[in-house]
Amino acid sequence: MIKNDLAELLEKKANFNRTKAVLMVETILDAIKKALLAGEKVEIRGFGSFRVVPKKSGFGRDIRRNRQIPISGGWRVKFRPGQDFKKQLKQQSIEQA
Amino acid sequence: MIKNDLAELLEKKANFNRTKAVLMVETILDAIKKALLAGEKVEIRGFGSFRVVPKKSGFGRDIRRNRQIPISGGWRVKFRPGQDFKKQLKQQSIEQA
DNA sequence: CTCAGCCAGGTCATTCTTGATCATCGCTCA
DNA sequence: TGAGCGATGATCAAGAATGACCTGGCTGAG
Repeated sequence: MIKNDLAELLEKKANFNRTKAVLMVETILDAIKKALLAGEKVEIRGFGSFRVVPKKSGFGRDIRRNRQIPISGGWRVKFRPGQDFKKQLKQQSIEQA
Repeated sequence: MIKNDLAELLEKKANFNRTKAVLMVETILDAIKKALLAGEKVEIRGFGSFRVVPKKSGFGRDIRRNRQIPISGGWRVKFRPGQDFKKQLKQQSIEQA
């Protein structure tokens, strides 16, 4: 699924032009992005929650050079699916196991 | 940031009632959720991508009973921030380090 | 107000992380 | 719509970190 698919959904839900629908999608995603960049936690019941956690991880490795690479540090964005979401994911596993 | 915050954003972007704006947010998030449940990958350029990967994890542990608990397995939802997103996250780390 | 989500805590396996590169595909300009 | 552009994915390696299990209470979303 890509941005256009989401835009199509909005077209069906409301009377938007494709252009405007895309704008809506971008608005929401950008808003979420900005909130996360602000260090805020984004929590939507029934969907999931995004959390920004400090990256404590230490080392990576460059295979070709066979050298260790210090991880610059920064923030990590964790997405955690909601209860309902997780429940449905388990059903998926049953179907596709 | 919660659902209402996103709704406010949409109110400012278009001429929605709060109710309708909330519906838009839910529509998009639900669409993403459904796509993921369908096993689809959601990839939005400039934002990030969601991918559903099979969970191979094996054991958890109940501290109180001190017993091992077999993890049922299932699917895991991975969110990966886009390049731009990650770049900005690094700047955040500089500011808050 | 009500119910979902988070936290903590222990432990261990899975996973993520970095980096570089090619091929692919999302996205945008015409 | 079509073609081109630039971002994204997979990978290899190794080590460090997190997730998942449960429970119960508190906080916060709705």
